[in-house]
Amino acid sequence: MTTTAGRKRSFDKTEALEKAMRVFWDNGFAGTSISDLTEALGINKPSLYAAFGNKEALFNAALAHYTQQYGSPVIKQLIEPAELPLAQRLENYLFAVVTHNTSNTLPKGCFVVKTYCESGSSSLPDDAIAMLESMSTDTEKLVEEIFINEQRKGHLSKALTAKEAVNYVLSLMYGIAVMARRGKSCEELHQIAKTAIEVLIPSA
Amino acid sequence: MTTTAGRKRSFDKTEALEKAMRVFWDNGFAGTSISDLTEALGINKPSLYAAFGNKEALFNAALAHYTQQYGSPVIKQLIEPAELPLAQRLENYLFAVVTHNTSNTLPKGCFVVKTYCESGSSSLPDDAIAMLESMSTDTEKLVEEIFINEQRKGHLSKALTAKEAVNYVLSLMYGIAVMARRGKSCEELHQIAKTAIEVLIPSA
DNA sequence: GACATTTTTTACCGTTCAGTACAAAATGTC
DNA sequence: GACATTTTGTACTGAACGGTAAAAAATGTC
Repeated sequence: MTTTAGRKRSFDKTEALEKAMRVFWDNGFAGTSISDLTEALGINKPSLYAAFGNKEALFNAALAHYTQQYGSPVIKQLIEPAELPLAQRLENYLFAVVTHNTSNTLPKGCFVVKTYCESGSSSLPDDAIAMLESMSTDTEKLVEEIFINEQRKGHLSKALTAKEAVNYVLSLMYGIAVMARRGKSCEELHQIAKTAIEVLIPSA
Repeated sequence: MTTTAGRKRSFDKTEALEKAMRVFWDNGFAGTSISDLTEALGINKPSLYAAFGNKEALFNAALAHYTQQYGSPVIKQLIEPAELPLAQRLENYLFAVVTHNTSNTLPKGCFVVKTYCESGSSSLPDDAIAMLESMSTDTEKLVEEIFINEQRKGHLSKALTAKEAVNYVLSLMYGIAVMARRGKSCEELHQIAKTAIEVLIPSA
């Protein structure tokens, strides 16, 4: 690809996407206006539309950016390092969830949970909901496979099925996100995570 | 109070409030327009404004109606009947949460959780957030007292403090609400509740 | 430097927003 | 039935909404 002529974009597209993500995360899709976005991004409306399409497309891009930038590293804690026992990885994972949800440099809570709560709304684009759902089911399947494996090895309580364990962990994560949104402290949420893990691991 | 003159209101105010609550519950505060409301309520704008003030006031009223009509009966399961063991009341409570969150005649999930997730938004009225927070802390204190009492009697695990147990149950409830919003089945959520209780009760 | 190309700026479009003025209709009081 | 009172229906307000047309400014190619 050779360089083409034309005026250069005066802003960094990825930085702009990060800023847009935070605005949507704070205010939701319906609660965010184009003016809110152009103000936060420091650009004009035609620049925003040229770079991202429209409000729906920008929201979808922000959601994808979120999962890639913030969601994936958290999930990874459940998988790696593979040599760690499941109990330790579970703790790392839930602690990473807590840390992410109570960050001082990001909006409180979880953008995905926030968007799930906004779903059902007539205003939220269908694309976003579909993306959300496919990402979630992918994660669920991944975690379920891990749990099935660990259960075979006796590292996961057999009092429940792998799928039930997934649902339990998932709802814990969602609950922590809402608690964080309510302003609960990092320490309080850590304790919730610790309490939750005790159900799953036989030894502890 | 004597009867006064004047044309009679053509709609039932409580029924209208119930309908408004459902619209807000579905679409959120920012996602609901006055036209959405007048359409759902089958009344005109001046009638709506005369009866409820404005959009913010109607939202606050809807939230109060929700907690009184739907929230309180669920919480009550944790307190009554007092002769039931805590384990049983906890199960009744969490099952009531699940049933409420998956009702076929109401929007999925929990209106309070939905509103918490919308909080932080610039559009959501401060009054609503304050009401939400005072209601929540009241409930928390109530449940904490119950837990302290039960813990003394040995009916609650001493592996955690009463406050920690409250936070755990609360986040479970929130998590179930988000799962319900995602469309998870009543049965799946029941299983989550069962799993969660096992941490709290020593005998089980 | 002429030219094609892209972004920026300004100004604007039609629509929808929350909220209201005003008159007609309906009710109870006397 | 005259009158005060309340609700209703219609029509409207200014502001904000999402989105865009068009020209100016900036860049690379030749």
